[in-house]
Amino acid sequence: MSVRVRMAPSPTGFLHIGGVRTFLFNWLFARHHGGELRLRIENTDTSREVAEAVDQIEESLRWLGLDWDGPTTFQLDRIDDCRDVAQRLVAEGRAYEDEGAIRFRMPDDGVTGWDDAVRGRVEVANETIEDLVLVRSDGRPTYNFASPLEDVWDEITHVIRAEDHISNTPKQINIISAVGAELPVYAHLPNVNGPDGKKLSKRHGATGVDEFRRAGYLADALVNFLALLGWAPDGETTIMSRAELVERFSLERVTPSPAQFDYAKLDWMNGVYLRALPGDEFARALVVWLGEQGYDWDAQLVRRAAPLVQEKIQRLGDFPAFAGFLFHDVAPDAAEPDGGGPMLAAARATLAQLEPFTAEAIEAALRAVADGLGLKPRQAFQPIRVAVTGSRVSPGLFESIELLGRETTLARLAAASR
RNA sequence: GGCGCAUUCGUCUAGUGGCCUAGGACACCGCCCUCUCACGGCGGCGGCACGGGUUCGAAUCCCGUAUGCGCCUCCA
Repeated sequence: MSVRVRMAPSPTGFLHIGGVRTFLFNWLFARHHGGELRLRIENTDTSREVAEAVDQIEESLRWLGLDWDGPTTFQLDRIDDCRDVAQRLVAEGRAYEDEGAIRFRMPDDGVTGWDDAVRGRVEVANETIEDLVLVRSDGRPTYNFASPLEDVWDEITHVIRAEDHISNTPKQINIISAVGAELPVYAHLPNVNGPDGKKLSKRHGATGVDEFRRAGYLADALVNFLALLGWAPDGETTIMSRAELVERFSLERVTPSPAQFDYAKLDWMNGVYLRALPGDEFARALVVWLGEQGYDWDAQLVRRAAPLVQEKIQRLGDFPAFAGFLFHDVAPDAAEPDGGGPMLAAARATLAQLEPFTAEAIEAALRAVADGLGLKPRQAFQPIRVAVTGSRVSPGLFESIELLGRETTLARLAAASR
Protein backbone atom coordinates (compact mmCIF):
# COMPACT_ATOMS: atom_id res chain seq x y z
CA MET A 1 0.00 0.00 0.00
CA SER A 2 1.40 3.38 -0.87
CA VAL A 3 1.22 6.10 1.70
CA ARG A 4 -0.01 9.63 1.44
CA VAL A 5 0.42 12.16 4.20
CA ARG A 6 -0.05 15.87 4.50
CA MET A 7 1.36 18.97 6.08
CA ALA A 8 -1.51 21.15 7.21
CA PRO A 9 -0.46 24.55 8.49
CA SER A 10 -2.93 27.29 9.24
CA PRO A 11 -1.91 30.52 7.56
CA THR A 12 -1.65 32.63 10.66
CA GLY A 13 1.93 33.76 10.28
CA PHE A 14 5.48 32.55 9.93
CA LEU A 15 6.31 28.89 10.18
CA HIS A 16 6.92 27.88 13.76
CA ILE A 17 9.83 25.56 14.48
CA GLY A 18 7.55 23.15 16.30
CA GLY A 19 5.36 22.94 13.23
CA VAL A 20 8.42 22.29 11.15
CA ARG A 21 9.30 19.29 13.27
CA THR A 22 5.82 17.89 12.57
CA PHE A 23 6.22 18.57 8.86
CA LEU A 24 9.66 17.02 8.87
CA PHE A 25 8.34 13.77 10.31
CA ASN A 26 5.63 13.70 7.65
CA TRP A 27 8.26 14.36 5.02
CA LEU A 28 10.59 11.68 6.33
CA PHE A 29 7.73 9.20 6.49
CA ALA A 30 6.56 9.96 2.97
CA ARG A 31 10.01 9.87 1.45
CA HIS A 32 10.97 6.74 3.34
CA HIS A 33 7.96 4.93 1.92
CA GLY A 34 8.15 6.49 -1.50
CA GLY A 35 4.74 7.98 -0.86
CA GLU A 36 3.16 11.37 -1.38
CA LEU A 37 3.24 14.46 0.77
CA ARG A 38 0.59 17.13 0.29
CA LEU A 39 0.63 20.73 1.45
CA ARG A 40 -2.81 21.74 2.60
CA ILE A 41 -3.58 25.13 4.03
CA GLU A 42 -6.22 24.94 6.74
CA ASN A 43 -7.97 28.22 6.31
CA THR A 44 -11.55 27.69 7.41
CA ASP A 45 -11.29 31.00 9.12
CA THR A 46 -10.76 33.65 6.50
CA SER A 47 -10.56 36.49 8.97
CA ARG A 48 -7.25 35.28 10.31
CA GLU A 49 -5.72 34.59 7.01
CA VAL A 50 -2.66 36.57 6.22
CA ALA A 51 -2.14 36.80 2.50
CA GLU A 52 1.60 36.59 2.75
CA ALA A 53 1.59 33.75 5.25
CA VAL A 54 1.20 31.07 2.62
CA ASP A 55 4.05 32.45 0.55
CA GLN A 56 6.18 32.65 3.63
CA ILE A 57 5.37 29.09 4.67
CA GLU A 58 6.23 27.77 1.24
CA GLU A 59 9.44 29.76 1.15
CA SER A 60 10.46 28.41 4.54
CA LEU A 61 9.73 24.84 3.49
CA ARG A 62 11.78 25.33 0.33
CA TRP A 63 14.68 26.69 2.32
CA LEU A 64 14.49 23.69 4.63
CA GLY A 65 14.44 21.40 1.64
CA LEU A 66 11.10 19.86 2.57
CA ASP A 67 9.43 19.43 -0.79
CA TRP A 68 5.81 18.43 -1.27
CA ASP A 69 3.84 16.78 -4.04
CA GLY A 70 1.12 18.34 -6.14
CA PRO A 71 -0.36 21.79 -5.80
CA THR A 72 -0.95 23.49 -2.49
CA THR A 73 -4.61 23.12 -1.62
CA PHE A 74 -6.84 25.30 0.52
CA GLN A 75 -9.50 24.19 2.92
CA LEU A 76 -11.53 27.21 2.03
CA ASP A 77 -12.03 25.87 -1.49
CA ARG A 78 -14.02 22.94 -0.14
CA ILE A 79 -16.34 24.90 2.07
CA ASP A 80 -19.37 24.01 -0.05
CA ASP A 81 -18.55 20.33 -0.02
CA CYS A 82 -18.34 20.47 3.76
CA ARG A 83 -21.74 22.13 3.96
CA ASP A 84 -23.24 19.48 1.69
CA VAL A 85 -21.95 16.73 3.93
CA ALA A 86 -23.33 18.53 6.97
CA GLN A 87 -26.76 18.79 5.35
CA ARG A 88 -26.69 15.13 4.52
CA LEU A 89 -25.82 14.28 8.09
CA VAL A 90 -28.75 16.37 9.26
CA ALA A 91 -31.03 14.56 6.85
CA GLU A 92 -29.76 11.26 8.17
CA GLY A 93 -30.35 12.33 11.73
CA ARG A 94 -26.63 12.21 12.56
CA ALA A 95 -26.52 15.97 13.08
CA TYR A 96 -28.95 18.66 14.05
CA GLU A 97 -29.43 22.40 13.93
CA ASP A 98 -28.64 24.40 17.01
CA GLU A 99 -29.12 28.16 16.99
CA GLY A 100 -28.16 28.43 13.36
CA ALA A 101 -25.20 26.11 13.64
CA ILE A 102 -25.10 22.44 12.80
CA ARG A 103 -23.97 20.05 15.47
CA PHE A 104 -22.91 16.45 15.17
CA ARG A 105 -24.65 13.93 17.34
CA MET A 106 -21.88 12.07 19.14
CA PRO A 107 -22.67 8.56 20.33
CA ASP A 108 -23.76 8.50 23.99
CA ASP A 109 -22.23 5.26 25.09
CA GLY A 110 -19.36 2.99 24.23
CA VAL A 111 -15.85 4.15 23.45
CA THR A 112 -14.04 5.58 20.49
CA GLY A 113 -10.52 4.35 20.10
CA TRP A 114 -7.67 3.91 17.70
CA ASP A 115 -4.27 2.30 17.53
CA ASP A 116 -1.93 5.22 17.53
CA ALA A 117 1.24 4.54 15.58
CA VAL A 118 3.25 6.24 18.29
CA ARG A 119 1.29 5.56 21.48
CA GLY A 120 -0.53 2.33 20.93
CA ARG A 121 -4.19 1.96 21.86
CA VAL A 122 -5.97 5.12 22.93
CA GLU A 123 -9.62 5.02 23.98
CA VAL A 124 -12.05 7.67 25.06
CA ALA A 125 -15.51 7.17 26.52
CA ASN A 126 -18.08 8.60 24.13
CA GLU A 127 -20.07 10.16 26.93
CA THR A 128 -17.18 12.57 27.46
CA ILE A 129 -17.27 13.83 23.89
CA GLU A 130 -19.56 16.77 23.33
CA ASP A 131 -21.69 17.26 20.28
CA LEU A 132 -19.39 19.00 17.89
CA VAL A 133 -20.27 22.06 15.85
CA LEU A 134 -19.78 21.13 12.21
CA VAL A 135 -20.89 24.36 10.60
CA ARG A 136 -20.97 27.69 12.32
CA SER A 137 -24.07 29.83 12.21
CA ASP A 138 -22.35 31.96 9.58
CA GLY A 139 -21.98 28.93 7.35
CA ARG A 140 -18.27 28.25 7.76
CA PRO A 141 -17.29 24.69 8.63
CA THR A 142 -15.15 24.19 11.73
CA TYR A 143 -11.67 22.74 11.79
CA ASN A 144 -12.72 19.48 13.42
CA PHE A 145 -15.23 18.92 10.65
CA ALA A 146 -13.31 20.11 7.61
CA SER A 147 -9.99 18.57 8.51
CA PRO A 148 -11.13 14.94 8.73
CA LEU A 149 -13.25 15.35 5.63
CA GLU A 150 -10.28 16.62 3.72
CA ASP A 151 -8.23 13.71 4.96
CA VAL A 152 -10.87 11.46 3.47
CA TRP A 153 -11.12 13.34 0.19
CA ASP A 154 -7.37 13.54 -0.15
CA GLU A 155 -7.10 9.83 0.63
CA ILE A 156 -4.63 10.49 3.41
CA THR A 157 -3.37 7.18 4.77
CA HIS A 158 -1.50 8.46 7.83
CA VAL A 159 -2.35 11.52 9.85
CA ILE A 160 0.91 12.50 11.55
CA ARG A 161 0.46 15.50 13.83
CA ALA A 162 1.42 16.81 17.24
CA GLU A 163 -0.04 15.46 20.46
CA ASP A 164 -2.25 18.45 21.12
CA HIS A 165 -4.55 16.86 18.56
CA ILE A 166 -5.10 13.70 20.56
CA SER A 167 -8.28 15.10 22.05
CA ASN A 168 -9.58 15.97 18.60
CA THR A 169 -9.01 12.52 17.23
CA PRO A 170 -12.02 10.72 18.68
CA LYS A 171 -14.26 13.51 17.37
CA GLN A 172 -12.76 13.25 13.93
CA ILE A 173 -13.00 9.48 13.94
CA ASN A 174 -16.71 9.71 14.62
CA ILE A 175 -17.14 12.17 11.77
CA ILE A 176 -15.31 9.94 9.35
CA SER A 177 -17.23 6.90 10.48
CA ALA A 178 -20.49 8.79 10.05
CA VAL A 179 -19.75 9.53 6.42
CA GLY A 180 -18.86 5.92 5.91
CA ALA A 181 -15.23 6.44 4.98
CA GLU A 182 -12.14 4.51 5.93
CA LEU A 183 -10.03 5.77 8.81
CA PRO A 184 -6.43 6.82 8.33
CA VAL A 185 -3.73 5.64 10.70
CA TYR A 186 -3.13 8.26 13.38
CA ALA A 187 0.28 9.06 14.77
CA HIS A 188 0.57 11.69 17.48
CA LEU A 189 4.02 13.11 17.87
CA PRO A 190 5.27 14.42 21.21
CA ASN A 191 5.23 18.17 21.66
CA VAL A 192 8.38 20.23 21.47
CA ASN A 193 8.68 22.55 24.46
CA GLY A 194 11.05 25.31 25.43
CA PRO A 195 14.04 24.75 27.72
CA ASP A 196 11.79 25.26 30.73
CA GLY A 197 9.32 22.61 29.69
CA LYS A 198 6.70 25.15 28.73
CA LYS A 199 5.34 25.69 25.27
CA LEU A 200 8.11 26.99 23.02
CA SER A 201 7.73 30.72 22.70
CA LYS A 202 9.52 33.96 21.93
CA ARG A 203 11.02 34.33 25.33
CA HIS A 204 13.00 31.12 24.80
CA GLY A 205 14.73 32.43 21.70
CA ALA A 206 14.12 31.95 18.03
CA THR A 207 10.88 30.17 17.16
CA GLY A 208 10.29 31.04 13.53
CA VAL A 209 12.13 29.29 10.72
CA ASP A 210 13.15 32.64 9.29
CA GLU A 211 14.76 33.58 12.59
CA PHE A 212 16.97 30.51 12.52
CA ARG A 213 17.87 31.33 8.97
CA ARG A 214 18.80 34.88 9.88
CA ALA A 215 20.92 33.65 12.76
CA GLY A 216 22.97 31.67 10.31
CA TYR A 217 21.89 28.10 10.90
CA LEU A 218 22.19 25.67 8.03
CA ALA A 219 18.99 24.01 6.86
CA ASP A 220 20.67 20.62 6.98
CA ALA A 221 21.72 21.12 10.58
CA LEU A 222 18.28 22.30 11.60
CA VAL A 223 16.70 19.30 9.92
CA ASN A 224 19.12 16.90 11.56
CA PHE A 225 18.52 18.47 14.95
CA LEU A 226 14.74 18.49 14.61
CA ALA A 227 14.69 14.87 13.46
CA LEU A 228 16.20 13.90 16.79
CA LEU A 229 13.44 15.56 18.78
CA GLY A 230 11.23 12.59 19.49
CA TRP A 231 13.00 10.12 17.29
CA ALA A 232 16.30 8.26 17.30
CA PRO A 233 17.51 5.48 15.02
CA ASP A 234 19.56 3.97 17.81
CA GLY A 235 21.41 5.06 20.90
CA GLU A 236 24.49 6.63 19.37
CA THR A 237 23.95 8.10 15.94
CA THR A 238 23.40 11.83 15.96
CA ILE A 239 24.81 13.27 12.76
CA MET A 240 22.87 12.02 9.77
CA SER A 241 22.51 13.19 6.22
CA ARG A 242 19.06 13.65 4.78
CA ALA A 243 19.43 10.43 2.86
CA GLU A 244 20.26 8.55 6.02
CA LEU A 245 17.41 10.22 7.87
CA VAL A 246 14.99 9.18 5.16
CA GLU A 247 16.36 5.69 5.03
CA ARG A 248 16.23 5.07 8.74
CA PHE A 249 13.08 6.92 9.76
CA SER A 250 10.14 4.99 11.14
CA LEU A 251 7.10 5.91 13.18
CA GLU A 252 7.71 2.89 15.41
CA ARG A 253 10.81 4.56 16.79
CA VAL A 254 9.13 7.84 17.62
CA THR A 255 9.00 8.35 21.37
CA PRO A 256 5.74 9.41 23.00
CA SER A 257 7.17 11.79 25.59
CA PRO A 258 7.63 15.51 25.02
CA ALA A 259 11.04 16.95 24.17
CA GLN A 260 12.65 20.24 25.05
CA PHE A 261 14.31 22.39 22.46
CA ASP A 262 17.99 22.62 23.41
CA TYR A 263 19.46 25.67 21.68
CA ALA A 264 22.97 24.80 22.85
CA LYS A 265 22.84 21.44 21.16
CA LEU A 266 21.56 23.00 17.96
CA ASP A 267 24.52 25.39 18.07
CA TRP A 268 26.92 22.51 18.48
CA MET A 269 25.35 20.59 15.65
CA ASN A 270 25.37 23.59 13.35
CA GLY A 271 29.07 23.94 14.08
CA VAL A 272 29.58 20.33 13.08
CA TYR A 273 27.82 20.99 9.78
CA LEU A 274 29.75 24.18 9.17
CA ARG A 275 33.07 22.43 9.72
CA ALA A 276 32.06 19.53 7.51
CA LEU A 277 31.46 21.81 4.54
CA PRO A 278 34.14 21.82 1.84
CA GLY A 279 36.05 25.09 2.11
CA ASP A 280 34.60 26.65 -1.02
CA GLU A 281 31.07 25.76 -0.02
CA PHE A 282 31.55 27.22 3.40
CA ALA A 283 32.88 30.41 1.82
CA ARG A 284 29.95 30.60 -0.54
CA ALA A 285 27.46 30.03 2.29
CA LEU A 286 29.10 32.88 4.14
CA VAL A 287 28.94 35.22 1.17
CA VAL A 288 25.32 34.36 0.47
CA TRP A 289 24.30 34.75 4.09
CA LEU A 290 26.06 38.11 4.47
CA GLY A 291 24.37 39.28 1.29
CA GLU A 292 20.95 38.23 2.55
CA GLN A 293 21.55 40.04 5.80
CA GLY A 294 22.46 43.25 4.07
CA TYR A 295 26.21 43.36 4.58
CA ASP A 296 28.06 44.93 1.68
CA TRP A 297 31.40 43.46 2.64
CA ASP A 298 33.88 42.61 -0.10
CA ALA A 299 33.05 39.07 -1.20
CA GLN A 300 36.62 38.36 -2.19
CA LEU A 301 37.87 39.22 1.27
CA VAL A 302 35.07 37.20 2.83
CA ARG A 303 36.20 34.18 0.84
CA ARG A 304 39.76 34.66 1.98
CA ALA A 305 38.65 35.05 5.58
CA ALA A 306 36.44 31.97 5.44
CA PRO A 307 39.19 29.42 6.15
CA LEU A 308 40.25 31.40 9.21
CA VAL A 309 36.85 31.10 10.82
CA GLN A 310 35.39 27.83 9.62
CA GLU A 311 36.54 25.88 12.65
CA LYS A 312 35.78 28.65 15.06
CA ILE A 313 32.20 29.74 14.56
CA GLN A 314 29.00 27.83 15.17
CA ARG A 315 26.65 29.96 13.12
CA LEU A 316 27.20 32.04 10.03
CA GLY A 317 25.80 34.84 12.14
CA ASP A 318 28.87 34.71 14.36
CA PHE A 319 31.05 35.93 11.52
CA PRO A 320 30.39 39.67 11.70
CA ALA A 321 31.38 39.92 15.33
CA PHE A 322 34.27 37.51 14.99
CA ALA A 323 35.89 38.72 11.79
CA GLY A 324 34.38 42.15 11.35
CA PHE A 325 37.73 43.77 12.10
CA LEU A 326 38.78 42.81 8.59
CA PHE A 327 36.04 44.98 7.14
CA HIS A 328 35.79 47.99 9.39
CA ASP A 329 37.77 50.03 11.92
CA VAL A 330 38.12 48.76 15.44
CA ALA A 331 38.25 50.33 18.85
CA PRO A 332 41.09 48.74 20.78
CA ASP A 333 40.20 47.22 24.11
CA ALA A 334 41.59 49.67 26.66
CA ALA A 335 41.34 47.05 29.37
CA GLU A 336 44.20 45.05 27.94
CA PRO A 337 46.88 44.64 30.61
CA ASP A 338 49.96 46.76 30.05
CA GLY A 339 53.36 45.50 29.24
CA GLY A 340 52.49 45.29 25.58
CA GLY A 341 54.10 48.58 24.70
CA PRO A 342 57.55 47.32 23.82
CA MET A 343 56.12 44.41 21.86
CA LEU A 344 53.81 46.69 19.91
CA ALA A 345 56.64 48.99 18.99
CA ALA A 346 58.92 46.14 18.01
CA ALA A 347 56.21 44.45 16.00
CA ARG A 348 55.49 47.67 14.17
CA ALA A 349 59.13 48.12 13.25
CA THR A 350 59.48 44.53 12.12
CA LEU A 351 56.28 44.33 10.11
CA ALA A 352 57.08 47.58 8.36
CA GLN A 353 60.06 45.92 6.71
CA LEU A 354 58.83 42.36 6.36
CA GLU A 355 58.89 40.65 2.98
CA PRO A 356 56.92 38.72 1.96
CA PHE A 357 53.93 39.84 4.03
CA THR A 358 52.55 36.35 4.54
CA ALA A 359 51.18 34.59 7.58
CA GLU A 360 54.15 32.27 7.67
CA ALA A 361 56.70 35.06 7.49
CA ILE A 362 54.74 37.22 9.93
CA GLU A 363 54.64 34.42 12.47
CA ALA A 364 58.37 33.73 12.17
CA ALA A 365 59.19 37.40 12.50
CA LEU A 366 56.94 38.08 15.46
CA ARG A 367 58.13 35.00 17.29
CA ALA A 368 61.68 36.19 16.85
CA VAL A 369 60.69 39.57 18.24
CA ALA A 370 59.02 37.96 21.22
CA ASP A 371 62.08 35.86 21.86
CA GLY A 372 64.28 38.91 21.74
CA LEU A 373 62.11 40.60 24.33
CA GLY A 374 62.04 37.48 26.47
CA LEU A 375 58.26 37.21 26.23
CA LYS A 376 56.13 34.10 26.21
CA PRO A 377 54.11 33.76 23.03
CA ARG A 378 50.91 34.49 24.87
CA GLN A 379 52.29 37.61 26.50
CA ALA A 380 53.69 38.83 23.24
CA PHE A 381 50.79 38.18 20.94
CA GLN A 382 47.81 39.14 23.02
CA PRO A 383 48.56 42.90 22.94
CA ILE A 384 49.00 42.66 19.19
CA ARG A 385 45.76 40.78 18.82
CA VAL A 386 43.87 43.39 20.76
CA ALA A 387 45.49 46.22 18.82
CA VAL A 388 44.89 44.67 15.44
CA THR A 389 41.51 42.95 15.87
CA GLY A 390 40.05 45.03 18.66
CA SER A 391 39.30 41.90 20.63
CA ARG A 392 40.92 39.38 22.90
CA VAL A 393 39.29 36.64 20.84
CA SER A 394 39.96 36.39 17.15
CA PRO A 395 40.88 34.15 14.24
CA GLY A 396 44.54 33.17 13.95
CA LEU A 397 46.63 36.29 14.49
CA PHE A 398 49.17 35.86 11.72
CA GLU A 399 46.64 34.93 9.07
CA SER A 400 44.51 37.84 10.20
CA ILE A 401 47.41 40.26 9.85
CA GLU A 402 48.18 38.99 6.39
CA LEU A 403 44.58 39.52 5.29
CA LEU A 404 44.39 42.91 6.92
CA GLY A 405 47.47 44.05 5.04
CA ARG A 406 50.56 45.89 6.11
CA GLU A 407 49.16 49.38 6.00
CA THR A 408 46.10 48.78 8.16
CA THR A 409 48.01 46.58 10.56
CA LEU A 410 50.66 49.23 11.13
CA ALA A 411 48.05 51.90 11.59
CA ARG A 412 46.23 49.90 14.25
CA LEU A 413 49.47 49.03 15.98
CA ALA A 414 50.36 52.70 16.02
CA ALA A 415 46.96 53.69 17.34
CA ALA A 416 47.29 51.20 20.17
CA SER A 417 50.74 52.39 21.10
CA ARG A 418 49.65 55.89 21.94
C1' G B 1 -12.90 20.44 37.60
C1' G B 2 -13.54 16.46 33.49
C1' C B 3 -11.09 13.63 29.83
C1' G B 4 -6.50 12.33 27.70
C1' C B 5 -1.13 11.91 27.13
C1' A B 6 3.55 11.57 29.34
C1' U B 7 7.45 10.44 33.23
C1' U B 8 15.66 7.06 32.14
C1' C B 9 21.66 11.95 33.71
C1' G B 10 20.32 19.58 33.53
C1' U B 11 18.87 18.45 27.96
C1' C B 12 18.16 14.94 23.53
C1' U B 13 18.05 9.83 23.88
C1' A B 14 19.49 3.95 23.91
C1' G B 15 17.13 0.31 26.64
C1' U B 16 10.92 -3.80 24.95
C1' G B 17 12.37 -9.21 31.88
C1' G B 18 18.50 -11.45 32.90
C1' C B 19 23.89 -8.64 28.01
C1' C B 20 22.46 -2.61 32.97
C1' U B 21 27.58 -2.00 38.90
C1' A B 22 21.90 1.76 32.87
C1' G B 23 25.15 3.10 27.04
C1' G B 24 25.83 7.51 23.58
C1' A B 25 25.47 12.83 22.51
C1' C B 26 24.90 18.20 24.10
C1' A B 27 25.92 21.18 28.29
C1' C B 28 29.15 21.54 32.57
C1' C B 29 34.10 20.62 35.17
C1' G B 30 39.41 19.14 34.85
C1' C B 31 43.82 17.90 31.98
C1' C B 32 46.45 17.85 27.18
C1' C B 33 47.17 20.54 22.52
C1' U B 34 47.81 25.86 21.78
C1' C B 35 49.11 33.04 19.71
C1' U B 36 43.31 34.06 21.91
C1' C B 37 39.00 31.46 20.69
C1' A B 38 37.55 27.15 18.61
C1' C B 39 38.66 22.22 16.89
C1' G B 40 40.69 17.62 18.53
C1' G B 41 42.22 14.02 22.46
C1' C B 42 41.71 12.11 27.49
C1' G B 43 39.12 11.98 32.09
C1' G B 44 35.09 13.45 35.44
C1' C B 45 30.23 14.90 37.37
C1' G B 46 25.33 13.21 36.63
C1' G B 47 19.59 9.52 35.74
C1' C B 48 15.48 4.73 35.77
C1' A B 49 9.54 10.36 39.80
C1' C B 50 7.47 7.69 44.27
C1' G B 51 4.83 3.43 46.47
C1' G B 52 2.87 -1.25 45.92
C1' G B 53 2.58 -5.71 43.25
C1' U B 54 3.79 -9.88 39.33
C1' U B 55 8.45 -12.77 38.69
C1' C B 56 13.91 -16.85 40.46
C1' G B 57 14.96 -11.91 38.36
C1' A B 58 12.07 -5.23 36.54
C1' A B 59 14.40 0.81 33.89
C1' U B 60 11.57 -2.83 31.17
C1' C B 61 4.88 -5.91 32.90
C1' C B 62 0.35 -4.43 36.22
C1' C B 63 -2.02 -1.02 39.86
C1' G B 64 -1.97 3.44 42.61
C1' U B 65 0.12 8.28 43.87
C1' A B 66 2.69 12.59 42.43
C1' U B 67 4.24 15.90 38.84
C1' G B 68 4.18 18.04 33.93
C1' C B 69 1.63 18.89 29.51
C1' G B 70 -2.67 18.94 26.12
C1' C B 71 -7.81 19.43 25.08
C1' C B 72 -12.59 20.60 27.04
C1' U B 73 -14.05 27.57 21.44
C1' C B 74 -19.65 28.56 16.56
C1' C B 75 -9.78 28.74 17.24
C1' A B 76 -6.72 25.79 14.19
